[in-house]
Amino acid sequence: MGRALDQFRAVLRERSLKMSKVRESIARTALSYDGHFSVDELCNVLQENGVRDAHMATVYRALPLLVDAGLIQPALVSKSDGQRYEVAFEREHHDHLVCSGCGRVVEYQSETLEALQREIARRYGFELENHVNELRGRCKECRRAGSNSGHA
Amino acid sequence: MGRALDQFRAVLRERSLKMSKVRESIARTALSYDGHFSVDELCNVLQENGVRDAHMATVYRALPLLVDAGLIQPALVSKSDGQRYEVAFEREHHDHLVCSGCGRVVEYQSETLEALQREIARRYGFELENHVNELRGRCKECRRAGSNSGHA
DNA sequence: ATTACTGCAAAATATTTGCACGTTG
DNA sequence: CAACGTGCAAATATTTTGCAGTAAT
Repeated sequence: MGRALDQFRAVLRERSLKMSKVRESIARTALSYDGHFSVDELCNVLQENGVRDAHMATVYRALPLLVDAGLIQPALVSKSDGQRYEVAFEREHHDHLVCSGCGRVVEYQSETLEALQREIARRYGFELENHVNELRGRCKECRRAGSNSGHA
Repeated sequence: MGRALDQFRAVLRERSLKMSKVRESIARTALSYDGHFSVDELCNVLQENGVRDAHMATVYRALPLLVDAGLIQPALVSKSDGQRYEVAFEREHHDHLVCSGCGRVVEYQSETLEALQREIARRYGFELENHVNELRGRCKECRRAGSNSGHA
């Protein structure tokens, strides 16, 4: 956590921006998440803790900075509502497998997949910067249940 | 084009919905696209042709039907503005490679990648339904130009 | 005839921005 | 103290919805 905040501070300094109480709260709260979160959820948690914390607008302004500092990253594409984020700091890269029945999200890593993606990019003369890879399917339980709504 | 409309009609019949002039215009216009398009762009084209065509709300109502009929599919995740679509009817599946410099979009196909994704899903007990796979990088020209803005 | 479709305007949702005041370096 | 950050409200942008009249089967 300390190292993450240092990294955040470094990015801010680099751009002549300032580290404020509010920004630190936002960073800490974001980093405290285990799974992914929406802007709204993050705001609510901030409210619940010290009521005198971050407005939505402020959070929206801070999130790109946290992303640039590598503390968090955008996640979960197949959600109609707003963008979701997840902690990225000192975490291995991973992609998501989402159950279309119950919504369960499974993270997976595959070096083979990563390598293949780099190879495909290279084949087209691109230098890969990042990628979005989200698999959508039905998990075992939902298939067994057979319903359309999922087992949860 | 005829076959595509037939397929659309079939889906409509299946759900006791009707094929209207407007819906047909929307379908034809969508199918006429070579690359991808936004809802707004599609509406504008409809306007430019027979002015008496599809309102935005109507287009929004029609698009999911076109998707279900397999005529079009959602595309291009890394676009902050609205959802984009592309023709899917009688077209091989493909994914996108997007240049972060100039925005150029390259389509690619990789059976190896498809197979690997199915395999990963299977490993977690999921039956793969679909996936989002978008690679983001810098194309050769943009790297040569060295700028941040792209070569276009 | 019956049921669905369309345009319109208004609502809902998600995100951004201008501004006056407070905080940080 | 100069520059940046914050809350707030208002603006944007995108998509959805209710309704009253029109069109399709």
